[in-house]
Amino acid sequence: MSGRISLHDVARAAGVSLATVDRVLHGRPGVRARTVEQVQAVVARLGYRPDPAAARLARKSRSRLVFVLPAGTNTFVDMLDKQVHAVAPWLAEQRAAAAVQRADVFSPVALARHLAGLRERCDAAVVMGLDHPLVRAAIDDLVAHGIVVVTLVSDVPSSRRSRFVGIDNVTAGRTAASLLGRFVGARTGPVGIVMGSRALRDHAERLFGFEQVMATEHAHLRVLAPIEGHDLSQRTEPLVAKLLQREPGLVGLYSIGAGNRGIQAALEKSGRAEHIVWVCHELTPHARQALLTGVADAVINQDAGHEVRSACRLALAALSGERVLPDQERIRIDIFLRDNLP
Amino acid sequence: MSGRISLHDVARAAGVSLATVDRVLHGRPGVRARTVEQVQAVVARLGYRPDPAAARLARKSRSRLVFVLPAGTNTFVDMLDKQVHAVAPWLAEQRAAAAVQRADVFSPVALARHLAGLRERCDAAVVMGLDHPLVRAAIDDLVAHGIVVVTLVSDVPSSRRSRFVGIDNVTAGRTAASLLGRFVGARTGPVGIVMGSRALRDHAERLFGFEQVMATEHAHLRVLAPIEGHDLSQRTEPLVAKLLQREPGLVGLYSIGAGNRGIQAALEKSGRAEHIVWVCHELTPHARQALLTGVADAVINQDAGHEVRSACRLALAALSGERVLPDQERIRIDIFLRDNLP
DNA sequence: CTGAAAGCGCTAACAC
DNA sequence: GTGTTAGCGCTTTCAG
Repeated sequence: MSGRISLHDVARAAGVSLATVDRVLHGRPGVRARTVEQVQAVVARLGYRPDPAAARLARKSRSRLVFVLPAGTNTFVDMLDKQVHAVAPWLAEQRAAAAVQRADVFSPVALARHLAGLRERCDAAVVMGLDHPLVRAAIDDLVAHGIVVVTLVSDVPSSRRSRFVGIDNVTAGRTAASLLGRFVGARTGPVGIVMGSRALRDHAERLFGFEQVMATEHAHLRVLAPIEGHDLSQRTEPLVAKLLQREPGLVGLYSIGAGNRGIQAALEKSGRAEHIVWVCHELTPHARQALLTGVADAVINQDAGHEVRSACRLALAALSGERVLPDQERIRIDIFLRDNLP
Repeated sequence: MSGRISLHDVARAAGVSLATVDRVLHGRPGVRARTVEQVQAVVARLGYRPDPAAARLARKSRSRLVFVLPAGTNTFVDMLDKQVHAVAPWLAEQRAAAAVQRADVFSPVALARHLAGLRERCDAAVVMGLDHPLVRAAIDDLVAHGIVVVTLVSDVPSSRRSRFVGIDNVTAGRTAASLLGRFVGARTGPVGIVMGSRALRDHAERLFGFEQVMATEHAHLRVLAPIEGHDLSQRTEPLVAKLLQREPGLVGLYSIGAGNRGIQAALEKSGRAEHIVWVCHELTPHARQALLTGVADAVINQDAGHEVRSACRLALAALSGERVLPDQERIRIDIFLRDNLP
């Protein structure tokens, strides 16, 4: 009986020892090319799948994961940071440990250098950063050194990273436009956009999706050129204040990135918060408050906890050749209104 | 070193053998009451946590899970059914197996009898059914016989079930009202409601949440008395057709349960689909189609895959005393508009 | 009532 | 290059 095929079965069928099969499976050196092929053939033929629990139990060393997150005072990033610490007990059970490092993500040079420093210091890196040739090269270099790289929140698609964990940002932008347009309703007027930077891939993608839907479905609303506030409240507040002054008929505002506290302040000080449909991202405590008071009309969210756990699972799976359930790892776009706050 | 405490450590500290500790941990008979207490004290003092991987590896027998789902032609239920089959490989790795049984969930007597038949035939039952004293008693009886019971989609809160897996249905109803109200915008007129049955707890809760928000936030819209269509398209279609005839000024429609194909047909045949904001539940292929063509304006969804996987994890965790991450098991309310369809 | 001992399927050190 | 072997932490017989 026993539908399951074990390492033992493979070893016997291939006429080699357990250790040799193990070496082949892990791509470790010290096996003749011919033997490698033979073993691989048997593995394929028998449909062997390693038992993750047994592997975990036998493994002595812990896998080291490093999360590289943006430095600075971004509430959402702090939430990610906290979630990394929160999974620690679970990771320990999986013979793994995670550390968080903060790096200047807005500078390609600094980020690339930071990544280079990770070589030999970890088994997997989870990186939230900008899509730039230097960064891409740094990621590819890590991968070439056998380090598993997972991108988080903002992808670097042309790199050799093994996975991306985050929402579909084009769709997120489309969703924002859809809600904003429908909430504005029959009124008409200009719509503003505030973003961190066009260099951030997630922001650029959201912008793209947003403009797409606005143009096709809410063409009567004039979309203004985006304002770039570098995700900092101190910078977004005066910019939005100026925008409000310049556009007295503003009916909607989409904030693509962070710096929402500044935007909220500007809206409130203008006394026009009620008449402007404001859609923003990430359900931070402030965004939640803004939703409750009616200043914000919808918040589009990605669940930091799910993202961190998913990144860990994917990194560990890549390290151990475990199976992943793609459905389970898809990060969904959450829409929050005042009435469905969790 | 070794921060982790093993069974071995507990056994030594308590001055007994591995087997005895194991018996105590699993509440198996054949241990003197005094010994039980001593061991439990040591377990508590040392903060011992069993290693789930090791347990899994050593276990010979498989845990049997049974899903009890409503009989009939409900697309969402079919999706749950499919998902149960989809987790089979994963369950096998966890030394478990799941079977699906369909029962007449609308009849308390039939459902209770069905549940009674599960005794001795499984280790855990995942039940989607109605909240009724008979059903509650049947669940409590299973629990008394050492079977883990998890409720799915619709809860039976006063029973001794170990967990509920599903969305917060009051919040779901509130969300529906919020979207419907905002989408209707400045227009005014009556709003209809179609539900399966008031006896279904999830439906009753959604209705409650919906009426709550409509009354407080969209008081200018008159909410009509709910129509009960027993979740069957054949029954909902004529009922909705009649409603449309009776209420020529209808501006919104909330369908709380299933039977959406009938509702869609009635809306389309009336030629007024464009002017009526329709919000429904569960992203089935038809609902998706309705969203794309604009007949439906929003779909509130619970992810069948997540629910099934969560139910499995919770049932297995309850069986083996494993830790659960509550955040990970919270089923979220998904909002789908045409522009964020996955 | 309690304990000793044989694995579960894999990894990793060490021997050949 | 390849094989042998000793565990990982738990469950489960089978003896006492």
